[in-house]
Amino acid sequence: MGISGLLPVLRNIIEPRHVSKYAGKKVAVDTYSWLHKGSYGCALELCTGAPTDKYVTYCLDRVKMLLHYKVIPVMVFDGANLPSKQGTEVDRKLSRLENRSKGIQALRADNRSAAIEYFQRAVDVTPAMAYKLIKALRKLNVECIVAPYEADAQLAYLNLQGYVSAVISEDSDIIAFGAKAVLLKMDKDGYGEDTCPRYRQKLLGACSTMNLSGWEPERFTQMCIFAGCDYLKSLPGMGIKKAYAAINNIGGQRAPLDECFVRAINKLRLDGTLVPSDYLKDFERAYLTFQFQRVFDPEKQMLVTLKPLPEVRDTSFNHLDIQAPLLSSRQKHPLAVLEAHSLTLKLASSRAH
DNA sequence: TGGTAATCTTACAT
DNA sequence: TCTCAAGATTACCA
Repeated sequence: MGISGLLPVLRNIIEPRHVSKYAGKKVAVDTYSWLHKGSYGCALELCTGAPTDKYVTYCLDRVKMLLHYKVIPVMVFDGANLPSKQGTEVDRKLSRLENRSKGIQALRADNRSAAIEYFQRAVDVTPAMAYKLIKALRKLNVECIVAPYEADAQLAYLNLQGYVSAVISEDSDIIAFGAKAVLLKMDKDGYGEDTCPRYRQKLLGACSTMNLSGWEPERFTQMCIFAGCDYLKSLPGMGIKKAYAAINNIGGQRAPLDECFVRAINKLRLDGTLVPSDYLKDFERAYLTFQFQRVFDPEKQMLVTLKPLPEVRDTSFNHLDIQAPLLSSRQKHPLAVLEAHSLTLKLASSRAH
């Protein structure tokens, strides 16, 4: 889903770019999107259980294209699901099952083209498929990294640490996570859209309605959450523009739930926006997920957080005792919030290797 | 009219 | 043992 309305707003500052710009450098790939695209060409086989490796071939062709241009791919895979996202996945799973059974019916009625159409709506990328690709990639000596949780956070970390020069992705979430150089919508020939050229600075001149000059990255992330993201549905009537306006009126504080932020929420409520009672708590959890999600550091060979954790005594979090009862005094450390909603690290760790 | 919400089309590859 | 759709177009609302 990504961030609602973000890419159209950024369109003015996105430039066409060929991947050969990164020749001689490492580039991280959001592999799921490639697997997903590659699945469409073999939807019938995947849904009927017939053997196929077309999706592997699809991904390998793209990897070979990168290698042709001397770009060194680092293939990143999703790991465990974040429990906070499980709500929507149930609906999607039901929809896929429904389309699959319709496809089987069409197949029995000898309507092959209709069956394929249904199956294309039913295809699902499974960990088994990802593993099959990983084995093929290892034969080519291509580096693979399985994220503890979401690939987006992992990709952003690799980019922020300088482990890779850019990220190839289809998802605007990667920008909210803070990645510095992103090549969006790259086609099979290596052409894509680059958000690298100092998008925050250029945005101020490119778009008269949104001026992000002087914005801390944290505030940009907050705007993205406000506009509606995978972790938190936006308030009714709230889109990217109103999110910008709401955040822009807040002072330059870094903390998600400082007094200024709470005041902005209260103002929205006074203006007639329906703000659920636990919106602040949910907003904070979304913010912490963007900032401190667990990722794997390939150099240290250990799990770390995307951004360094603030000190427990950081005064910017002190107000949480009052504004967000979610945090008990024993759980004041931001990470405690995430851990409470996460699967066991044991699982994440075993998947990272 | 601007902005948001809902709906439709494409994706792959031959 | 089986992971995420996204962009463009149109419709609706204050």
